[in-house]
Amino acid sequence: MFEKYLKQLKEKNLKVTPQRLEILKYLDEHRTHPTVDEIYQNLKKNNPSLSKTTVYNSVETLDQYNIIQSITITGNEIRYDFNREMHHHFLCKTCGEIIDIDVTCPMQDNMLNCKHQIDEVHWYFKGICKNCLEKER
Amino acid sequence: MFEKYLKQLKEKNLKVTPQRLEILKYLDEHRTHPTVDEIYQNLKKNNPSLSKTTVYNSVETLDQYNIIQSITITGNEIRYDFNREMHHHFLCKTCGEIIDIDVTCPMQDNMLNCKHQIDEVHWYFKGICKNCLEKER
DNA sequence: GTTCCTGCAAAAGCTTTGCAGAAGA
DNA sequence: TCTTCTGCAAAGCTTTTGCAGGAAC
Repeated sequence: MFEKYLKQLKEKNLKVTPQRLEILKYLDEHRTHPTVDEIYQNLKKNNPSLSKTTVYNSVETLDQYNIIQSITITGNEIRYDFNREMHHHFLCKTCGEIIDIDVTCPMQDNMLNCKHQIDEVHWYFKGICKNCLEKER
Repeated sequence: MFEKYLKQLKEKNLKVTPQRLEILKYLDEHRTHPTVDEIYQNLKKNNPSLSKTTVYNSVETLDQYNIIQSITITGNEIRYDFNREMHHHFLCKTCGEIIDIDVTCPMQDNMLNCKHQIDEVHWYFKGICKNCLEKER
């Protein structure tokens, strides 16, 4: 049940704790880009002693080690996403939902030659999602 | 002196106020992606009665009308940029600086066909900037 | 004159910090 | 045993809200 997450933690030499396993499982099973508070409120149900600080600490570490990724598209909160294949995010300015977008682009020479060491690439798209567009009509 | 900004406001049918003109001028002359507080602290010097709420209100409006753009790369604060020409941003995780990156990519068919109305495209790159890379050596 | 904007004060919300005790390896 | 992690309480910051007065047109 937790083997997959356990393996990811061990690969990065991170200590395996029940809290980290639960957070990873939650993010893996809820691809809704939850905030720290959403993760916390849900995991607290089965583990009342869980602290929000632990959720903050854990997602920060998991993000640093590229097991999950942080999404800052909205600006006033950080959302998290279980990391997987290259995909990007679309924010609907009408309903606020964050939708996954699958789109790739070959890395350009002028970017590779910019001399900075690029570790992460995030693409954010903003606009109106197809559901909200339909409702407008 | 302010003609350029005055024109931008009038084009969008926004009221022309001294505060908005000063904010636009500040962002135009300081391409360092400042936060609301940085804008506020600097403009307050010549206009002590300026309110931070006004800066918040103004940048929100200017962003809505696409006169400036908001940058949410860091997650725990919103930064603003006068430049709306296609360019993107690189966050150095070592020194925290946000650097402009010029890189283009042809829009892909699968993105154009995704049925959502895409109004904005933001690319965020994260890593270590060339200055910090040199210091590491 | 009407509409929109500014500024103040207060509140709300997300995140960080410091530290003692607990748990993992 | 040593190191790292968790959880609590408090504080720190950024942002939002409500509203009265004022400025723009």
